[in-house]
Amino acid sequence: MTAQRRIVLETLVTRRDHPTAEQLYQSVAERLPEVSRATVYRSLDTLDELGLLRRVEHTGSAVRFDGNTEPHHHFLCTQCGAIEDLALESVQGHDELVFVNSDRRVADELAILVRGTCARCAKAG
Amino acid sequence: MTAQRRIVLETLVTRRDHPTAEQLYQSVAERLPEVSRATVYRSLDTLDELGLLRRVEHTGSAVRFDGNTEPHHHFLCTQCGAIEDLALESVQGHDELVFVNSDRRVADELAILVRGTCARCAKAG
DNA sequence: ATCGCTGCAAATCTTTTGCAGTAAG
DNA sequence: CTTACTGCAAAAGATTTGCAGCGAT
Repeated sequence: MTAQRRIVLETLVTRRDHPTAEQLYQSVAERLPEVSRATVYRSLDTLDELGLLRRVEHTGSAVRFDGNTEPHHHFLCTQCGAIEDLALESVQGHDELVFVNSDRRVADELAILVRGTCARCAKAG
Repeated sequence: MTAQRRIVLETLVTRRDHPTAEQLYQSVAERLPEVSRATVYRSLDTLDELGLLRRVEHTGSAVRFDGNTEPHHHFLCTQCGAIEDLALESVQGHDELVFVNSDRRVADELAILVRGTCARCAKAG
């Protein structure tokens, strides 16, 4: 765990907006001016393999990162692209979901993504 | 609905492997040798707006497209990246999910993504 | 001396855009 | 004629990689 990796992780955990690698690079560069994008990308890979962060499932140009390692779901605002964490209780019945497999597939995880309009956009629109 | 758009859509609907724009371009080019990538990308945008296809939520480099407009969920193989459609019944309890909103968010859709190992990879590994 | 990690720069991959030509109403 | 759509080429955006140097075993 080098200084670079530690600061990338600290920066990510502090933020709750699921930033892109580029946004993290900008934040990290404030504390570590010499850091390179390559290092941020490589750190994110390493931290992901260690299970210290998650890549958030979504469709868009840049991957979004999440420093919250507790089990939770996600809300994606289709207006502004914001991603918000959802506590498990926010999706009632999620713990009774059962994957019925007709094939030989092995299921490791059921992820729930709620798409809609975030509070800020709902107020604005 | 031009020939290009029709063939892009037909090609997508025929395939069940949730191809990328590049893969679709390759397939479309077999029937329409003059077609350009730009046209494929623009056709996919248009067809998406018309609700004739879906972009599949996932984390990866290239966006994956789905010509199945029936409601369904997805299975993502974390080994090989394959995406498979899941009939609604494959996820028992999905119809009893309730989004409990503590904020002013508006939820439009709950998507379920099952991550795991596909039959082919399970057999191989 | 070795090994892993870094910064830099270049390369690669994916997607978007400006532009001019063409087809259809 | 006007408008929408296309192909081409270039641009833009996101991510990865080759390489040389450095720091800690």
